[in-house]
Amino acid sequence: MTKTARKSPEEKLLLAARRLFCQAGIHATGITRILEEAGVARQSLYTHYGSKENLLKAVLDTEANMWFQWFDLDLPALKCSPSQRILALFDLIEKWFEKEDFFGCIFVNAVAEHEKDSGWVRDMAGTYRDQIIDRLGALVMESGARNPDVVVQKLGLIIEGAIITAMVTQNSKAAHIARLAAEDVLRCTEWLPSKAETSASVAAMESMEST
Amino acid sequence: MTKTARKSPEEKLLLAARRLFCQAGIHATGITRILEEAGVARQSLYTHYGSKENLLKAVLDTEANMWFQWFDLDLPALKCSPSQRILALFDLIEKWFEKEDFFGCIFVNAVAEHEKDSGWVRDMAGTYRDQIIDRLGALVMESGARNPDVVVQKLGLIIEGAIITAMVTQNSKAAHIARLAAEDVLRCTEWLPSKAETSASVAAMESMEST
DNA sequence: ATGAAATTAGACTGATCGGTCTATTTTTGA
DNA sequence: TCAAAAATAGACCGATCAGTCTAATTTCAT
Repeated sequence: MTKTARKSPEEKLLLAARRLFCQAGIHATGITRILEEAGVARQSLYTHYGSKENLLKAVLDTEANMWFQWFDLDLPALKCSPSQRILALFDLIEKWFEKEDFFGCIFVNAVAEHEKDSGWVRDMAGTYRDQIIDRLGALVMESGARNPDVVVQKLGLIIEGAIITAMVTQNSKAAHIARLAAEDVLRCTEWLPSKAETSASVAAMESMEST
Repeated sequence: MTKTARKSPEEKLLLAARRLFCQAGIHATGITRILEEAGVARQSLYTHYGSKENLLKAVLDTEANMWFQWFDLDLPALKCSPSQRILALFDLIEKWFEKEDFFGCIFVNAVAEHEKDSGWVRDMAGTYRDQIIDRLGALVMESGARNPDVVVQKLGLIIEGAIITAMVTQNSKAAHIARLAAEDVLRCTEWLPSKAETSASVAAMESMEST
């Protein structure tokens, strides 16, 4: 096996902050508690991140990168139709919900806790959200939906609903329900004739509901 | 016109707290700011509510009552089929989103900002959520769906997705998208033969998409 | 009109917060 | 091996927080 390289204070802080910010809230989590959780000295936080605010920004970056990896690496690696790739996203989300340290989405937490009219939190969350929706949009375009914009908005709404439902109920089955709802949306979607993919192929999905 | 009865300090505090808790976050909103916004003396908050925590509880109560009024008064007053009542809920939600002081759902804010494993916030939000879902479930049962539980979970997820999407994007059209997604779900739902309502009636809904 | 009750203004407290500073110990690379 | 860099422990600071207290003022029922 590879050498179990000890985690750097930088990484330990990032992991502790991500968990505590989600589990207990951002404002409710004091610097001191993050330091205890990370097992790191007070000064290390400020040499590496400069402020609690910058630490939060770093946490938001890592969460966004999780989504980017799903869309840019994990989903393209699947050998299946675009429609099935869309549905496979919900399986990735389910794995996320199943982690023992899942306590909701840090983006939702951050927006909920901060000023909603303006501010860097809103800007940052909006920017990353747009980038994620763009990737989802590319997937929907690829699938040949006739009204891709509406489909993307429906799916995005279902994904956000799944995240909130999983956070509130602490039950990962929200991802499965979300997948079922997404299948309903796709089943009601009209498709362009050009692509080989037909509405029949979407109807066929029903038989391959996973796990 | 009726006498414009001056608002009591109690009510002014409740309204100011609700807006500020949603607009800027609960922890981020100090007592002093609520008092300024309400135009009320510091002591009045403590004679009427006893603590910031109790004020938050009162705000959560009023938000829950909004939902109860929708389900217990507004929707039953509509002369239409249960399926159409379900869809009409999304119109009520849209009116909610359109209010200029809509900044998300205080329940989501509260859960997001507090400990997610335990605590009174989680308990209170869970209890009220169950009561709201129960009412939605009664509506779905009434409509004669073959698998009402799954339908309720799909619809609940779509509703929560709409709330988050509207909060993040500050756009009330999320309610309309949610309604379209809900129509897809209902269109894919199997119905009991006993009731007069048939899948044909659900298909007919398409032509009456409002606004 | 009047007295009790409600409301107000604002100083004040103890606790906690994010952040700084210093001195000591540990780690690391040549 | 040994000096430089990184990380540690923990005291400390000013600001802000929720909540208390007192005294003056307004409201309102009789």
